[in-house]
Amino acid sequence: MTRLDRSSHSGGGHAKGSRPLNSLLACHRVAQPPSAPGSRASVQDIDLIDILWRQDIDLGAGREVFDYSQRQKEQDVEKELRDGGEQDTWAGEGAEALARNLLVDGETGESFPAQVPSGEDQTALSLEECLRLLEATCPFGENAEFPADISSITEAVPSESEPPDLQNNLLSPLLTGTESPFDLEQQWQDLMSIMEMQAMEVNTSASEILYNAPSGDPLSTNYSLAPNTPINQNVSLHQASLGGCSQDFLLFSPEVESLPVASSSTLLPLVPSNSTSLNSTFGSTNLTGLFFPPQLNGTANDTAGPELPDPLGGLLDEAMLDEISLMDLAIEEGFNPVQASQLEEEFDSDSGLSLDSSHSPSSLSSSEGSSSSSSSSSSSSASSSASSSFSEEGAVGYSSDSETLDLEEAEGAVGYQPEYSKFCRMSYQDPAQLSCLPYLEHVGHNHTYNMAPSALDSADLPPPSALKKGSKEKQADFLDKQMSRDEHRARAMKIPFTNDKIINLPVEEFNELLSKYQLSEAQLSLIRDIRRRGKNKMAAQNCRKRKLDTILNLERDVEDLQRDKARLLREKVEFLRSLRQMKQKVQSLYQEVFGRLRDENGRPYSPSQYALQYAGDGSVLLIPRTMADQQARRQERKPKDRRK
DNA sequence: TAGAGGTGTCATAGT
DNA sequence: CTACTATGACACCTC
Repeated sequence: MTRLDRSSHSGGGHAKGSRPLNSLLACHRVAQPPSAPGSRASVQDIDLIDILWRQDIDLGAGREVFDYSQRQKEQDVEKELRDGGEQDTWAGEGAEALARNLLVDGETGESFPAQVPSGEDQTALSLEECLRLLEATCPFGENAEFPADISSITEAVPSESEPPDLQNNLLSPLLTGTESPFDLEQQWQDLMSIMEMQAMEVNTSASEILYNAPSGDPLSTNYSLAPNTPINQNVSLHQASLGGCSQDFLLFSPEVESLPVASSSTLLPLVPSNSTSLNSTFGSTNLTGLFFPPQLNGTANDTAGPELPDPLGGLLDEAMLDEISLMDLAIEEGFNPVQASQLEEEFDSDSGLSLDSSHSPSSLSSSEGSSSSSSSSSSSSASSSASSSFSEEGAVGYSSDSETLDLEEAEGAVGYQPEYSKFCRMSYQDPAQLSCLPYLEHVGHNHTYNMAPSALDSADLPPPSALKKGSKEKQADFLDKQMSRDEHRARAMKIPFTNDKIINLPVEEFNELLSKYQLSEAQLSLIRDIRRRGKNKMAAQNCRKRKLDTILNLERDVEDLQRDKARLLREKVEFLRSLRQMKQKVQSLYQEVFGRLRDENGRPYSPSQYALQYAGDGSVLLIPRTMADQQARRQERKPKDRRK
């Protein structure tokens, strides 16, 4: 069935006297062979799904957006982040409880100070006193060259050649071989989640931004995943869903484990890469373990069996944190690594800010899209206000809630802007507006392909007299060519009013207008067809415009969400970084305080026999290691119970 | 010449 | 029920 068939039938079928329009239309429709939508339904459905998939990918939404497990992982990451905060809070509570338990254990009623061998052994110092003591001999501040400095600590670390008993003595009693496997697993899961998030970023735009850098780029060469990760720049649904897996696999590769060490050798001594104790217990209440210097904990591996890299300490190394931040910047802002590194210098001040991304092409088109939608809404509202007499726009029901901008008011009417995005080129083309701007009328397409033969003949073929070509005739020919098919028909049928009126008049005025003229049935039928087609044409234009606006808004939403995600990830990295710095400071403090403590004979306390514990009231207690051991075990059980 | 994009139109469901 | 709108689908045009 061709369009010509429809039109010719439509034209003929309506000449049936004074039947209502709908019956005419019904006749028109029934007479047409069914378009057999069902025959293609199954194939179309499959195609539609496929198309939608591809559209989603094109819009920047990877499959992980729809992948429940992927989303679940993301939620887990966020949840763990929250839990981490709670855990830290709880650690503080636990510290207080620990301090209280020094007096009376809430569970056992045990009085711990009573177990101290002698009153002199239990040395209670206020934290202020400790700090004063330290400052007196070794003042340190925020940036002081404290023994926390890598070199000094390394020198201060008891060497591996020390007697085994001394090494064991230096171990934290709470950590020696008693590290909770649950905590370790939790840390690993947390780390996995972080890496998966990184992988998601890497598998999308970051791979193009970062890894297309020249091979000599320090970023691309230093980034721990770059040399080993099979980055798929050609993102597909399948690959997008597998990104995290590849990262997980790489996590265990020796290259990854060794890379942070190589990339930040200066920080290595502070981060015991072969220790599972320090960082994995930070979130718990094991303050004794926290206070113990890393070099002490490092010896725990003599008895702790297989060594695992410190998850957060090793992989979230300083350099790697920087690179992650840089990658986030690159992802978020579309910067190249050099630009990102420049921004990184100002990172602390604007980490919470997201730069205006309106420079990106997509954002530009997005804003244009919103403005284009607003043009229709504003014009439609204007037309509705004037609809009592004559609606210039007709019943344009579409309105957009986008911000109102007048930018496209004129452009939208023109509709053909070569520099426009592909979405915005297809713009609303209001015949009424075109009629108001006659010089723009030629813009509209003239679909005369299915014009009724009779109408075509009478309208397009000029009478022989017109062949005498004067300028007027040429102009008339030009205007003829610009006329729409229905205008040609109306002209051929000698309809005594304009198509604009036919289409845009309110129904009452329209009927009134029809009653004023003595019109044949064919004329009435054509007029009603013109009105129906004209209204449907505007409806189709609105529909298409609305569809494009929806797509643009979705694109904008995706961009916003990606920005938020990058920002949150960046903040998380910053938090982890500051957390680690705090831990290092605490470790140094512990060392200094413990090293300056003297018993009644003026001899230093043996780290194998005593440990410092931080009480909730700010005091620091020196307790025997056996007791600290019991406390730690007791405290380790509590978080497990709490988790259940 | 094939394909993409734009447009008009029809059919149909919904308001 | 009528008038109108919204939208998928299709055909055709233009580039």
